[in-house]
Amino acid sequence: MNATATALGIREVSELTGLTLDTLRWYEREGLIPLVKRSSDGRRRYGPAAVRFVRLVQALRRTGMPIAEIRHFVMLGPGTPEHSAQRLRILQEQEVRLHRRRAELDEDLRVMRHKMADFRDLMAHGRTCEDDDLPDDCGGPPPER
Amino acid sequence: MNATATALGIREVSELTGLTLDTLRWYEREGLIPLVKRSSDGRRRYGPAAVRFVRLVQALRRTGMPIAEIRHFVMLGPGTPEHSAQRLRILQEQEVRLHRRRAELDEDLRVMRHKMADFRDLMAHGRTCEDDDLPDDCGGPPPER
DNA sequence: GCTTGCGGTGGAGTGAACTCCAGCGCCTAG
DNA sequence: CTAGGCGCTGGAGTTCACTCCACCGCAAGC
Repeated sequence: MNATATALGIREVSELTGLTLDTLRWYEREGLIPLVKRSSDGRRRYGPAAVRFVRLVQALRRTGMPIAEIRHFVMLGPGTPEHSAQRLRILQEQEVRLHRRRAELDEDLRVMRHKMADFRDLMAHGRTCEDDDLPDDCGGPPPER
Repeated sequence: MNATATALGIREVSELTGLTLDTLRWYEREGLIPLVKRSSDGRRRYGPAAVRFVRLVQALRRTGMPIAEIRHFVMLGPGTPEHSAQRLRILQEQEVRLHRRRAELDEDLRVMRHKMADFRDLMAHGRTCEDDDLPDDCGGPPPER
């Protein structure tokens, strides 16, 4: 029942999330992380809710939401039901973006695997680079065009 | 059966990949895309191999490889078997990074879904879990109301 | 006491990746 | 012929998200 017992210092949150101390402080200044309390001597204390909030912000950032939008999301606050509905909508949109990003990632994986197969082939046999029928060369230092 | 038939202009490549005209030109200047030919009047022509190369570069970028590293990769060229081996190694490392990123994405999805559930709950009942009206702690026993 | 370490603040600085632009040429349509 | 459209170039400018810094205070250890 004790807040102090479960509250973390900024360093701990940093280690927990991988965000740097500077970034955590900067996010807070930018209004991305409310809920952070201060100890008597002015140091930040992150309770469970604050830590969860940091993680949410991190999730939004990593899925490509810009700072300004996150701020907007945060500013809506826990106020009215409409605000909650709007926040929910924003998260849903972000989830869509996340799925798109994952699809991209899968496509990128496909492309990279294809290229890797090319290299294996190239190393096994002396086959030309990668083209099926082109007079193109494949990469390499600019031979002075 | 000729390059002209299958070669694309910069605009087409732009539309195909989603990269802007400026970005394509800039990538080329930075040495990320060799293989691009020029038509008689100096315009860029992207043959199939060049287009594939653009896609590869895009895959590397999207999976977080910085420009400088991509350039290094490209500069290795199709030369010796060791170079091919090194290129292959780089791609393998990038594949690892891609998988890590995807794991992050999945974690982010989990976090966002959790938060969305909170909002739905908040809208259904008046129960708030994550916001600043709470003294702290919401991980423990649900506050009956 | 002093010093060491962690943390806080405001503001300046950085690096990466584009993005924009002025001025030019080529080609085609009218 | 002129006008419009696309593309080229080199270089400057912008954006974003941090990151660094100097300087301050508190608290503990020696």
